[in-house]
Amino acid sequence: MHNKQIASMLEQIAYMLELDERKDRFFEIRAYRKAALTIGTMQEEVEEIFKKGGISALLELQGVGQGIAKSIQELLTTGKMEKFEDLKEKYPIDFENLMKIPNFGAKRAFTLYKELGIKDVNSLKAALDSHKIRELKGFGEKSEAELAKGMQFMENSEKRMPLGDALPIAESIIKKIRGSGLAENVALAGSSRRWRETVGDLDILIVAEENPDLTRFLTKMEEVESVIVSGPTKVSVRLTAGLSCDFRVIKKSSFGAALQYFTGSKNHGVEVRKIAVKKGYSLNEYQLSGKEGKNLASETEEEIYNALGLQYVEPEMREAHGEVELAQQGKLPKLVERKDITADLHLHSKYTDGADKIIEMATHAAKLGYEYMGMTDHSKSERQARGMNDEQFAQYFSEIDKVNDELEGKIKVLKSGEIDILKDGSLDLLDKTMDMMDYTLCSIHNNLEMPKEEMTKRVITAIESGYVNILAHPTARLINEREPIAIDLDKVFEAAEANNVALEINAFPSRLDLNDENIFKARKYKVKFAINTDSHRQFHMDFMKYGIGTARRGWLEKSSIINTFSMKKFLSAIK
DNA sequence: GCCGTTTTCGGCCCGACTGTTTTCAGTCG
Repeated sequence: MHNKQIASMLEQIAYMLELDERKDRFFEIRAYRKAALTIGTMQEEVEEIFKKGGISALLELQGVGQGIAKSIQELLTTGKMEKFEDLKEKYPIDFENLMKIPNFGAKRAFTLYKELGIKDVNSLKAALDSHKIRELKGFGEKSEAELAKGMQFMENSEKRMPLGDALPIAESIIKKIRGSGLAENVALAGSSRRWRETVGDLDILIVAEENPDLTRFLTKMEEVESVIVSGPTKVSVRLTAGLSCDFRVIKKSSFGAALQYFTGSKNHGVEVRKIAVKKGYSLNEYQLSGKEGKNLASETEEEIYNALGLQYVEPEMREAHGEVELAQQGKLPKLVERKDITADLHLHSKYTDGADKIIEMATHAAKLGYEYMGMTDHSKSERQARGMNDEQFAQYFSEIDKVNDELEGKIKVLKSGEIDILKDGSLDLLDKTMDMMDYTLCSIHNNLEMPKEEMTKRVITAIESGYVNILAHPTARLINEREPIAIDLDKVFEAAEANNVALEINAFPSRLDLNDENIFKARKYKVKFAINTDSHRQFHMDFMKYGIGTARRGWLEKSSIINTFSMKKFLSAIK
């Protein structure tokens, strides 16, 4: 069972507990949500952790104590969780899907169930179509329309899975195939190799001799829900996780050609094959063929691109956005890489809504090889995160001083904060507090529904205050959960350039904000970027790779990213 | 239900906004 499924059950328990007659269960509900967040964002499979270390290993997970650990053990050993089943009997409602609708919670769902027998998305749709909902007490025309709009959004975002969910699944499948001894090499292709933010299906290439044992192995993996096609060189399955996966079995001699072909994108492939045709060659998933069908290149992608007179094109750039022409001219940008990153500048600790201490975050960041990092706990407007006031920030900074002493130079922790940009564009802390920071990181968290013009003005007012160094998650979107705010990004980019404000590329997998497209647009301006993880747990810092992938999709080079700078250069660059 | 340099019990999470109301319930961050 995958983490997402376990997390979803815990989340559903939280929703059902909200319906309990007892009103004193806030903290129990919160506990379930906390555990769900830990498990839902972990890359290592909880099932593996349990297999290796039993219940005591489960207890190590943040937010998992005796009760939840026992429930997970029960689930992994028997396939059922009693607490979940009991609640489900009482509330036979498809919370898993219904709760994906924005502004629709457990209580209104339960009312709809009691009054109209609505249990799932389909029955909700029918009730919306017949306008029954507006008749109910507590509902009206507006809430009915809002609900219909929300459902539309949910349906549109349903089809593709966020990369942050799909990639760990792909990686665990690839590991299994490697471990089977049936394959010489296994590689990820498709849009996940291009680091697209959402994934329609997984494409996995397997270098091996055709072998019925391999085909059997692929169709019998526990991740597989059903088999769509199954032959010696192609196996296609539906995964229990809710997406499909295509496997291709290929010869080692065709590895490069197959990887180039199945990585896509479709349009990039079309452009590359056009060049082949112009030269009198042809390119398919087996090889690049010359005039008499002679094999010119096939084993590696580099050989193929080079044989066509092209520079090697990084997978993230293969979107037919002009990269083929640049590759012909030898003018491709040198994209930023993970090893270029010197710091993570958006991190939370226990001081607000993070789970770890500053020293723990710092120790982990040092392990990742960073030279410096910045602690950015929330400002006071973020009540739910226990955001800090000016006085508390002063204390926070003296704690950071202490931590720096303890670290003995292993890594330097910079003082900062994630400061709310309020409704009128003012910032949530006093100037004197922000003056104590090494840099500031500012962002929008509430009043997300403002009209475009007003929102643009709000953000630009903040930018022009002179107190913003990094504008964090500029559009506030959540993949498949929340639309981006209405804002004129061109004007924001312009103001950011004029005021030396860096734009964040938030690497948290559900955010990826700015996204690839907006980064690509922002390149027109002489604006700097910062790739940050927005970590609330030590292990969230490993999400950096998603930010790097997104930045690379926006064609960014090291030179425009401030957290590739040495600390000295960073501090002078933000002045 | 979790957690602990406040350590095995007693804290932990509260204000803004929306739509429906006429004083509040639900949802969100």
